Order: sequence, then structure tokens, then C-alpha cells
Amino acid sequence: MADSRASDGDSDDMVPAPRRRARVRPEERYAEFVRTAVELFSEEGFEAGTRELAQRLGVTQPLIYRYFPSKDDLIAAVYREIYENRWKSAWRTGLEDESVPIRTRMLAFYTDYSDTIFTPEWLRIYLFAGLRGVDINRRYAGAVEREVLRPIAAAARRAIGLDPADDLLPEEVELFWTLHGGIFYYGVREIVYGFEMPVDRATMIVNAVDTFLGGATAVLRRIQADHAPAGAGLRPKSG
Amino acid sequence: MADSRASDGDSDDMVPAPRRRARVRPEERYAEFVRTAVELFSEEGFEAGTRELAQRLGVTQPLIYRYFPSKDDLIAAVYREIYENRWKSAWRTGLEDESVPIRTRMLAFYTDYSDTIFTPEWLRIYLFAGLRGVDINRRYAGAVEREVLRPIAAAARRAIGLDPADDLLPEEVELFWTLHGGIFYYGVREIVYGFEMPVDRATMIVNAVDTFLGGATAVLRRIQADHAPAGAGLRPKSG
DNA sequence: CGATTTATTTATCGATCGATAATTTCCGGG
DNA sequence: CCCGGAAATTATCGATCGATAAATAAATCG
Repeated sequence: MADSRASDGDSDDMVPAPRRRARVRPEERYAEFVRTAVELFSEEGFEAGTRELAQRLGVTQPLIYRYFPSKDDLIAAVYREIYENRWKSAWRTGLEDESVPIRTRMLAFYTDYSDTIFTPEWLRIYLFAGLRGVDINRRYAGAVEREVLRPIAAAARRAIGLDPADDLLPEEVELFWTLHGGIFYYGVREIVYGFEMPVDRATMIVNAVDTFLGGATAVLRRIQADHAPAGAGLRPKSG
Repeated sequence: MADSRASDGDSDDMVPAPRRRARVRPEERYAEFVRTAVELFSEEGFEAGTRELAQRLGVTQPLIYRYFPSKDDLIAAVYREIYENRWKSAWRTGLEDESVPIRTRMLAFYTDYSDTIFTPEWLRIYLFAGLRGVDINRRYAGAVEREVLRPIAAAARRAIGLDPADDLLPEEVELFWTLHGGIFYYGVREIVYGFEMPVDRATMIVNAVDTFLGGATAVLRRIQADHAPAGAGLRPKSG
């Protein structure tokens, strides 16, 4: 266990030891620091110490401060690594491709999306960040709604014969959030809570999307009708 | 800011001050400590210091250790306070009441359930605990599945004409998890991430449940069919 | 009232944290 | 080969953490 090299300033009575100090190009060091910080913070949260990070890297703790002015800057780099570098613009374009049935589009998206975010690093850091109150989650959820849910909702309108030109109603968007949250929470149970999942991801996604699409038509029509101007021709009264 | 009383052992040059020390019955103190610890930990996580807890209570920090052998024992008391004392056995009995339509039962349950857990204390501590890796979340999710989701799934079977005697298939239970997770995640977005929610809880629940029930019948029948023994006529035999 | 009990405070320890200054070692350019 | 700059280390500071021992003050009981 006590590898002793790159340890803290404890007055160890170890022999001077062959402590070598491999020199690395700055950009490589920086990327290596961020990568290892993602791993460490995803496991232990942002309260994890810079000394443990240094130990995992095989370097001494003050070296971190040559590359990051403060720990908060390191954390900010971790955020960028995960939530900017792993977002795929193809998600939106795929969801907007009207040559493909909406069910196929949704299945393809949620398959790729879950493969991307259902990792300990992504999910745990996302939850840690949310509990810390940083604006990362707000911004990320805004992107999800703008780039994913609203395109899906607009496509669903066309599929069920509603006017796609109308602005999406909050209730409509919210309905797609519940599907999204249901799939997201599958990942939380699997990755964060470590449950044994007796149903594999692909099956879960198919069942969730089919259930949603099977029931969404009627609910979306009801939502639309409830917001339509009263007094018009036939009144699909709400239940 | 520096209220100075109940402060740490810093050599302050303040005057002795009228430091009074109100004496409280032990059980009241204990309950007061747990209550305030729930509040503090839900805001700042379990890394919050015992000194801040003492400050909020208007007592000194070592007094905490007269009532809790260690900080972990205090945390355990916080878990009990939230996840045992706030569970309602009426949830299960209400869900199993077959004199009421399943839709009504589900709406009533999710209305009361969300009122119970959609608080910063409940949700934030739940997420903090999950990230810490304690078994609280495993046990709680097990209770949700046993006391809530499986009763709902069994009721849904009867409602759509499937054999309620058969054991529930994992895929069936998982489907109800997606609905549950979708509603749960609404609370996370509202309470933990602090989003402005343009759709109120009751409307979200009605739409989510109606969408689910509208699409679940076909999917549940498909699940059942896929697990039925091939070649037989109509055999609702359990696998 | 005085004696006893105990809730509460004062004072402090050892460990750990983020961060900085000073020193040493590595490496490329002349 | 040596020299200058930068990478990496050693050493350390001040703050904060959980926890403990000893002193003090409030309630209880005779």
C-alpha cells in the first residue's frame, strides 16, 4: 500500500529512494490532471482532496497548483470535460430527420444518449454538481429541453396531426420530460445506486418509448384542446 | 455576523458576555439536534461541520458528542428521521383497494407521495446518501418496488385482463419504474435544481399517469406474449 | 439551605485541507 | 558542455475538521 513516492510532507524515515520525476509536456499534464480529477471527483465528490488526486497521478500535491490557480478552477475544467465535450450535435439533427418515423428516431436517440451518460463519471458528477448548486445543471437541462425535448415534441405534433406551427405548450414539453426523467432514473439506479438491473437498457428504452407514444397521443390532444380558444366548433371537453 | 456566543475556542478578546446556557430535557435536545441536522445536511451535505450545526442550535460543538457517539451516528439518526418516519403504510393499502379504479388509485398515490418527498430535505438527503454509497437508497428503492410498484403492476394486470396470479415479470416491474422515475425527476428538477416549473404538480401527475396507462396496455400484453411458451395456443402459463 | 447529578462550556489535540514560497531537478539551445 | 528557464519537489502556513478531557453551571433531591 504505502508506495511512499509522491507522498505528503510527512517526515518519513524511508531512504531518499530513487524518487524520479518524469517530466511531461504541459498540455499532456493538464489533460491528465483533468482526466484523473474526473475519475476522483466522480467517486468521492468534490470534497476529495488535492493530495489524493496527486497520489493517483504519481506527482506531488503542489504541482496541481501550477496548472490550476485554485481547486475551483480544476472543478470548472472537470465540468467542461464532461458536459461540453461529450454533447453530440448529431442528437438534434437525428431527432429532426423527418424521413424517419418518430419512434425510430426516439429509440436511436435514447440508445446513444444513454450509452453516453450512463457512466459513473457522467451521472455521479452531474448529481454532485446539482447538489452543490452550481448552474451547470440548469444550463445542461436547458440544452436538453431546447436541443432534444422540444424537437421531439414538435415531431410528435406532426405525427399525430396537430398543427406543428403553434408554439409548444409548457404542458407538452413537460410530458416529454417525464419520459426523459424515467429513462434518466434508470441510469441512476443502475450506475449510482448499483442495482442489479434485470432488464437491459435496450429493452427498457423500447418499452418506455412505446408506452409513451401509445399514450401520448390522447393526452397531447387533450392538452391542445384545453388550451384552444373556447367556443370553437367541437369541444373535446377535458375529463 | 460574529454573534460570538457558542463560538469555537478561539481566544477572543470579547468580554465574558452574558453567556447563558439554557438547560433542556435530553429527549428534546436529541430531537432538536436531529431536526436541525436534517436541515443542515440537506443544504450542505454530510460534509457540513459539527460546528455549524452547533451554531444553528445555539450550543457549543462538543455538546453534540454527548448525544451522538460520533458524526456517523448523527447521520444515521438523520436517515431514520427521513426514510422511516415519513413512510406511510396507507400508500400500499390505498393502491391495493380494488374498489377504486386503478387510475384514481395511482393519481391519489402520486399526489400524496410527491407532497411527502418533494421537499429539499427529503430529496437532497436522498441524493447525498445515494452518492455516498450507503445502503439507504438500496433499501428504500426495494421498499418502493415491493410496497408500491408491484401492487400497482398487479392491479394493472387485472385491469387489462391478464392473469393476476402469475408472477410479475421483471420487464413489467421495470415499466412502472420508468413512470415512477419520471415523476421523481420532476421533483428533482423543481426542488434540487431549482427550476421554474411552468406546469404544476397535479397537472404533471395526471398527464404522466394518463400517458402511461394509455400506452401500457399494449406494451404489457407484448411483454406477456414474449415470455409465454412458444407453440402453445393461448397459455397464460408463467415462465 | 447544601450536596449530588448532569447538562453545558472551555480548552485543546491530532489530522487534514487548500494554498504558497523556496528549492531542486530536468531539458533544450547556445 | 554549460546555462537558463521551466517542471517538479520539499517544506510549511493558517484554517478547519472530528473528537476528547477537564472545568463550570444549572437542575434535582435531601
